[in-house]
Amino acid sequence: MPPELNLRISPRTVQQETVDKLRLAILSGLFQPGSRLIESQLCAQLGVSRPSLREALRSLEAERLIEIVPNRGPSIPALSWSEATAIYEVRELLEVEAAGRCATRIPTEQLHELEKSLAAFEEAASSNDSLAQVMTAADFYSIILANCGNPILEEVHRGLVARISFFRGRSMSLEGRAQSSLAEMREIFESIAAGDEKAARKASKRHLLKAKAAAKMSMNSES
Amino acid sequence: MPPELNLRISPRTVQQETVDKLRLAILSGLFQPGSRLIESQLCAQLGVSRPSLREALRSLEAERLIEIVPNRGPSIPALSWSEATAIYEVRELLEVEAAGRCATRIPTEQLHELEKSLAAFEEAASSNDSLAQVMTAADFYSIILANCGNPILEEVHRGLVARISFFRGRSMSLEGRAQSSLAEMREIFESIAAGDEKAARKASKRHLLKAKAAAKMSMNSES
DNA sequence: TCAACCCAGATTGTCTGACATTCTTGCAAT
DNA sequence: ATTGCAAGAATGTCAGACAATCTGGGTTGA
Repeated sequence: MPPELNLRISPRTVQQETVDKLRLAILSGLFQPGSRLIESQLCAQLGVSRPSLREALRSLEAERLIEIVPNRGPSIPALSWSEATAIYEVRELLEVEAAGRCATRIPTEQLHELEKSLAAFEEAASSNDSLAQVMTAADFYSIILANCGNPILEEVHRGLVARISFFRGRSMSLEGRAQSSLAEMREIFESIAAGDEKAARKASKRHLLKAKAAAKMSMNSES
Repeated sequence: MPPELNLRISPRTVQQETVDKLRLAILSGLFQPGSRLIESQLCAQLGVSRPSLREALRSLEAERLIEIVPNRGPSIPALSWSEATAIYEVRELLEVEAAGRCATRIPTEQLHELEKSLAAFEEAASSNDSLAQVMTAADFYSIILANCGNPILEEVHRGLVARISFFRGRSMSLEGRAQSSLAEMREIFESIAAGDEKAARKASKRHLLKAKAAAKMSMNSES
């Protein structure tokens, strides 16, 4: 038996469920940026005790999905554009690297998965469900990151993407953004499928720069 | 009064103190990798209640400084070499970028700070206090990361460096490692001082590759 | 009228105590 | 030597409590 295989069964604890539920709620945009979260309300809604909830909130705070100010409690951070820019820049660094590595090492089986997720995004792109678009696009990138050969790269990337989910949702609803996004992602896929590392990096970079520009545009037009 | 200045005074809470104390203890190597932490013991040592301690542990878990397995409780993760390699690779990505950016934008005042921290490391390098060496070297990098113009880059980097503090301590005690580290860091400093972005990237990359090699050597020789 | 002040309610920070569940460990039995 | 079991230890979770702090609205004074 390979020793690195983790056979431990982990019973899901209340705290884990709580974190997952809250994270999902936040990423789905259930809470407005800047809005405060009331412990007692969350306890009632989630059906957990205050200590358990507070542990969950500390986890989310460390993930930067919420902010906790002493004596004011937790709230959803309102990301400024400069912060979002910083995140996009680091994301670019990571994603470009991941796409490049992925091109030379992804197994064919996973390549098929990648193709499937691209198809799923194509389907979502033709609809108007921007949440589905964001989710399927995230799947596409998850597969790339999962096959770049570096789990830390994947982990850090996931954390960063989560923090800009708000912007992703808004920019995806821009007129025509989903379609051009699809074209860019297909380019990335083709490069990876061809095993062309340089092309994969280029395509990935191009995609991210456009996504960033779209996010900025959606921000300026609305805020 | 500049509106972006954060004037909120944050009273230090028990939970924050607890996190800070525990983090410092972990980074100083007070606990053996793989060893388990007992809540009741920590409560007694830190003088805090179990709920407060558990909140602190959740924060540290999210930072990946400890692991918490359900029904087994918290423990110090024993990093495998492959995980450490993955961290070093991402660190390289971030640090090289930061050094490059830093070269073109660091203010002269901060450049002096960088020089001072280099001197501090030089002092530590001539001693045998490997903990001081790790600390002063970390300061040196902190200044670079703080002046790269991207706070997210800094944040992510800090998280990663913390997780390999164990390796850093051990590799720094290798014969001659501190001295060659000093030479490499001086090279980085000179490049940044000259405003030479490309040289800064090269020097930074060289330094990190050597640090990684040293870490690997220290691992093979001992474990 | 408007600003400063102050108070009641709401909310958070923290602790104590409790109990069921699960893990660990040492001993007994096969 | 391996298995099985029981006692003790440790964790997961909750309920309740209370002080410190924040918030919003009304009152007072200029």
